[in-house]
Amino acid sequence: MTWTWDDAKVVAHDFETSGTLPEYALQPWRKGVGDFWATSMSVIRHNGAKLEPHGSRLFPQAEHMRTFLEQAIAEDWTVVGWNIVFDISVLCAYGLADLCHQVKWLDGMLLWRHLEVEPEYEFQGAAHKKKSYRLKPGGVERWLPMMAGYNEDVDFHATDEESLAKLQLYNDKDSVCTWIIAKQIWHSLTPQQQACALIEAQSLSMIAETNYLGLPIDGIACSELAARLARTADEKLAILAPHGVTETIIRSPLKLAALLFDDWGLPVLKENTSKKTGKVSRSTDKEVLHELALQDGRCRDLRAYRECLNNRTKFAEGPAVSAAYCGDSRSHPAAIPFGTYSGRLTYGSKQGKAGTKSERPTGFALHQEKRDKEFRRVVTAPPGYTLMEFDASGQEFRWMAIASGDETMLELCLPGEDPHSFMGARVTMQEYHELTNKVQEGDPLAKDARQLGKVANLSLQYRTSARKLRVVARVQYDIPMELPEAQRIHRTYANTYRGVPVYWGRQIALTRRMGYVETLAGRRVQVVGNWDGEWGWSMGSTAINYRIQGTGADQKYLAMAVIKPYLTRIGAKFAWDLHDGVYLWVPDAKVQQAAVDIKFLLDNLPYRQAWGITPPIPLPWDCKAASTWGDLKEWHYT
DNA sequence: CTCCCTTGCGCC
DNA sequence: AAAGGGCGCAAGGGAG
Repeated sequence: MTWTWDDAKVVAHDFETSGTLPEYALQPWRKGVGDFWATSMSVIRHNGAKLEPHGSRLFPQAEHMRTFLEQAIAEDWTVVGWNIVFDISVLCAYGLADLCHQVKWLDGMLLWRHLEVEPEYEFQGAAHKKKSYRLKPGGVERWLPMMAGYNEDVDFHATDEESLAKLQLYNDKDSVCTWIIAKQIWHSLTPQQQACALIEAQSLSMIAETNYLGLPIDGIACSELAARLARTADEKLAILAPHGVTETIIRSPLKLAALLFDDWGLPVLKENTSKKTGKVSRSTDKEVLHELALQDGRCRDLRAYRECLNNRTKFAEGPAVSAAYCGDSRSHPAAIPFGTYSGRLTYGSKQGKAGTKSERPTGFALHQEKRDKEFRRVVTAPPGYTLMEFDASGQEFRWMAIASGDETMLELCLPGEDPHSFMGARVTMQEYHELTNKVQEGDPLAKDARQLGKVANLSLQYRTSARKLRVVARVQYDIPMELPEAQRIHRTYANTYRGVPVYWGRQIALTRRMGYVETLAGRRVQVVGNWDGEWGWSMGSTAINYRIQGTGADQKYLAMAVIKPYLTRIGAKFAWDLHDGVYLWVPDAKVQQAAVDIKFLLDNLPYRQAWGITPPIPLPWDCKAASTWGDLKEWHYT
């Protein structure tokens, strides 16, 4: 990276916004029908001596914004803001997305996260207070205490001249603070952290545009799904009602426990103890219901009934309700870059205070959407576009292979190998290549063996216990595993990938010494605290996990940055993210070519140039395409 | 009614 | 003693 902070070329930018209802101020997609607008725009430049407004104004129009963006591009400015994804989505609402993709952006809030993000530990009910990265109160008090307090007495929905003048002044002060704070933080970052922040910054305009555009929701698919789930729920209830089950009971863990353990007389298999109140409750979670179902078939129906009700609200009604609320038959889950401490994106689907009247259903739980076709079909591509997904094949397995240096893992990442069959063969004591052959022939027993290997590979990478493996196998995969077998698989894993437990120990020792963990790209998280205290285990897990998961996040930002110019050229758009997968809307006529070109770009990401390392194994991406999320099919390259 | 806590659970 | 990690959302329930 050759970018350096140049006072003359960094400008700060910020909007204040409003709407026909106060909450519409945060919903730029309502601009089209006149329910949202920018009340003031701030652009702050350094003139060599001091920071001053340059293009700040009340009620800015698209032409004013265009002038600003064109100058930013022509003069190679870097535009810095605080949570600037929002401000970019405002610009998108004014029809300026194409210019936004050409501007260099930077975000002070994200720089702060790079400087000192920390995990939030929770242990038996007690939790850290979540660190805030707000500009104020927060950043200003921390970095610019002499400026603190300017935010008193501001009316964001002002209409009279005096209040509007105040608002503009406030808007400019925000920008000034952002500029000064961002500069300080920038210079506190290591060169590697700076490089990561710059790569990530290149994705901000894509994230902003998709937040503005939203996801097209198929209302009919939603109602069909809701109806199907309602039917199944009714069927289950019909079976269970004679035994005293009602919807109120199934929705209440307390009431359900009374039914199961008092009325039906079933044994209590698991208890929850609140460390805050010390209260003990009898668990009714799906592990418990799975185990109880082995002695009382009604518990299988209970589990199915509860699942139906939950899924209907969350996945059938949720997308439809938000699309109706948003008014454009699109749902607007808000993508939040660096939303997790490990760097991955998170999504928010509500605005306003949760659980209160101010709560607004702007999106749905995109990251939790069930994998079944009939659920994922509710999300479609806009007319004229095809949905394409590119996902990093075996992402965490591959980064673990690289981070640990385990030779077996590394070999299994070479072309033609199948790690799950390999582990399945070890666990079932077969020969690896015999098993892969049988798997390819479709032999069901061989497939089961591979499945077992997959469970082991996916579950045991991060210090999962044999007990937990047993539960995962039984509840999630319906494999009737007992503890001795789980222990044997657990040992087999450690003997197969000997480098992995060594990596665990090495990471913990290194992190204890340094006080932080790094991804392979050099992005950091602070890990400080008492390693022998109640959070010690979690701190160790951060040391192990962050390097893998965080590197995956870096890889995704790098992927987005690399494909961005290509997407712009063919008129494709970033749609959403699922951690190891990037979802795109590609014009129908470009799909064929994009499948080839984008895969080539992704399979050849410039890791060395970007991060200074050369991965010792290939890091391939898989491609899928369809007109809805639920119908995605593997792309066949000829 | 709001606020806060707890339980349970979806995905990667 | 034992303990994968990372999230966000729905819902119940108690306090005030």
